[in-house]
Amino acid sequence: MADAASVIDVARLAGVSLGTVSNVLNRPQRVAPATRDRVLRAIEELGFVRNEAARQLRAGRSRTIGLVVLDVGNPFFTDLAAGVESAAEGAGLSVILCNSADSTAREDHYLSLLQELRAYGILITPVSGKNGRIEELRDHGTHVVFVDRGSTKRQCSVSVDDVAGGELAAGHLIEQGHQRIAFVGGPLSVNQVADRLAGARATVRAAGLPKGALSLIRTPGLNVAAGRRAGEQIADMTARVRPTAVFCANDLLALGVLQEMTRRNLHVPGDVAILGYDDIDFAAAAAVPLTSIRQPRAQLGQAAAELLIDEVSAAETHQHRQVVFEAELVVRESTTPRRLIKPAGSGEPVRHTTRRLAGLPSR
Amino acid sequence: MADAASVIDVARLAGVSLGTVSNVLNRPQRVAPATRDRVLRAIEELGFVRNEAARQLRAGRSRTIGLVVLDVGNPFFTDLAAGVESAAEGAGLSVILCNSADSTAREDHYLSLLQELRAYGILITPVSGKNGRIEELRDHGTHVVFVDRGSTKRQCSVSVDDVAGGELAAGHLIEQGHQRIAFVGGPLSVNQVADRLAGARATVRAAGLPKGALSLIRTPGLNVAAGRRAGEQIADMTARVRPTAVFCANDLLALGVLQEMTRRNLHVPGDVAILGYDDIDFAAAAAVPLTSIRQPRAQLGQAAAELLIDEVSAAETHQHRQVVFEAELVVRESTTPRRLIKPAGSGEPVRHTTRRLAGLPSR
DNA sequence: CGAACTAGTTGATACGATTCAGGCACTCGG
DNA sequence: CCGAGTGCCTGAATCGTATCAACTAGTTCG
Repeated sequence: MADAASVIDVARLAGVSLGTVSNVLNRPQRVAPATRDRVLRAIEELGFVRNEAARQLRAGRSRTIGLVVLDVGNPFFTDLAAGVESAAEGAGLSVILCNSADSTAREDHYLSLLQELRAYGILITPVSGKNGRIEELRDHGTHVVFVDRGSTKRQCSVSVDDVAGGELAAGHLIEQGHQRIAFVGGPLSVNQVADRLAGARATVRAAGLPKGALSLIRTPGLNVAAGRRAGEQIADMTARVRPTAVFCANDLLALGVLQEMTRRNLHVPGDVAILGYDDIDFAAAAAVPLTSIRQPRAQLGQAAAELLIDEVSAAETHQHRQVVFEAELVVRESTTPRRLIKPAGSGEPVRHTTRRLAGLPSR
Repeated sequence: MADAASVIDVARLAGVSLGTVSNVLNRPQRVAPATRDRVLRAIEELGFVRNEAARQLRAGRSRTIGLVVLDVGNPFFTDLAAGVESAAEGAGLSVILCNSADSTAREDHYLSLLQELRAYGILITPVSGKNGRIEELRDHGTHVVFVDRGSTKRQCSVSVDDVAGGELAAGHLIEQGHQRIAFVGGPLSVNQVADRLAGARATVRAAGLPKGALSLIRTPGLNVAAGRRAGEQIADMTARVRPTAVFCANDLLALGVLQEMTRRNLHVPGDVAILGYDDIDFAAAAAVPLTSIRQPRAQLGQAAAELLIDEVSAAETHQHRQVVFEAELVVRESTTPRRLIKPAGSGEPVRHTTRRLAGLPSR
């Protein structure tokens, strides 16, 4: 196959200069219609395709946003990615999705890669609290927005109030009369986990329940397998000790716990109520539909992308913002007595919305 | 922030020519140790980062593989992506994940984008049987490998024998004594769906069952919501007419059907047995663990990436290959009577492996 | 009629890394 | 002492696009 055609080939065929070809591509209104048509025909005939690498080299910056997430296997992040993508598409940008898989090494690897690509900007859910690489990137002029994680005034971030989410969850369980609640999650070095636990603790305390009312079952990760293992621990307890409700740090854990309860013939929510976090689609699809704390996943991604675009394109007027979304309680059967007859097709659950602390950026 | 340093800046600081800097980066053994150290120190001091766009422009081809899938929300594809990535990483390539979301328009959009990027190559699960754009790309010298879809001799492909998978599924259900089986899936324009149905049909016929033994419940898509709707139809039937087993075209559909069965108090597998396809992690994690047809997702991705790399790097000796993997039946409780006591922690199901038709490429 | 404008077009230049023919200094065998 | 060989380094040329000062040919206006 012949090498791809370049603007020069197009210019030659159309009998114009290469500057004119470039104008046809980028400012068509500046070119006389007759010339423009001639150039377009030449492009068609040669099958000319712009070389993005050359554009980027010239522009000094690529038109690709890097999105670095903790776990692509978690639907929460793919939904978030969809939000990022829709905002990016509107601005003519594309998205490259990177999976740090909870590993700082992989995170660093991808950050370097994105830096070499001269990424338009980076959206990242950092693995741990502090990563020097990120500071370094910013010092070198790469724009970084934190996703699903708050930040200081020095940069933009988009997050959900996890402490409030934890309060919402614990509040619901206490309302349902539970006095022995277990929090399942870990590692606690993950901010989201720690915050949700903190919110739950505060609410239990505020409700005047005894100290031991909220126990903690640590997990090594936030996936289904870890949930199953936590479920085994719970099922092994005698009924007198066993928590009557479990609040899981995310839905994957909750699904794991649920599976183990069913396997051991423990009724959900009769013997153990289960409450998850994220409200991924699979939560509603579980055989006992999961009560969960919904995060506005797609909006989170969209808002993050918009902040980044503002930061890059309106560099001078840009003010760093910390957007905080509010979580929402979605009640389903895993925490409420089962209604036996329901109107067919009503997948829609009761929702308890809290006040919103902060909305989307106005535009 | 100052502009990023270039090789020229590094060369100046280290007191060498820019050719030497390039050699340090790409063929370090050709540079005298003392010089090399001096250059490395200069790189360090300036915080020099290679500009990938410039490298690509020079090389005429990028080092990014495009992976275009039908649905990032389906764990089947994220697992497949993980396989692609692991193979790509080994070759120093990165992966950009594109979601065509079953839309030809989006597919075309991403193909154009990847062409502008001068992608190293493209791995794609095509939306429909024929897409002229793909032919066009290949004619323009872009290497394309089909994933999860067979192809003719003219190009490489990696797929799973879906007809055999359908046979495996129907065979298992017939063995369990089922005489009224429903196939849930659609649209039939999707090759995977049509093949699985064809395999099931052939097996039902071969078993000498009456014509109506296999009914067809069409769905508009392959997601959980569509499965729920199919489940409603099934639950609405009288017990005399209702199929005693359902074979779903993928696990998302199966999860939807399962949810609806449970909501309507139909016992799985007592009233209706359910068999899915793909064996995604959520299948094992369902409250009634799903029997499913396992596809070697990660291997599929890995093999596809390896074929692509061979095609590009060994252009002259390369022979197009059509690798076909064999599916595997994974039996769980959704099709078998429940054992009440199981050894704790035994998530491992019984596996019925069929003969392998074809393995991985030898290297 | 000439100055002042406009619309349309030109072509040299820059972006940053890589490559490669060539050059320099030195060693070794004959 | 010469020619060949080797190790190390140089710097001009190149990839394809975008930009912009400069130019041409018309048009308008005083």
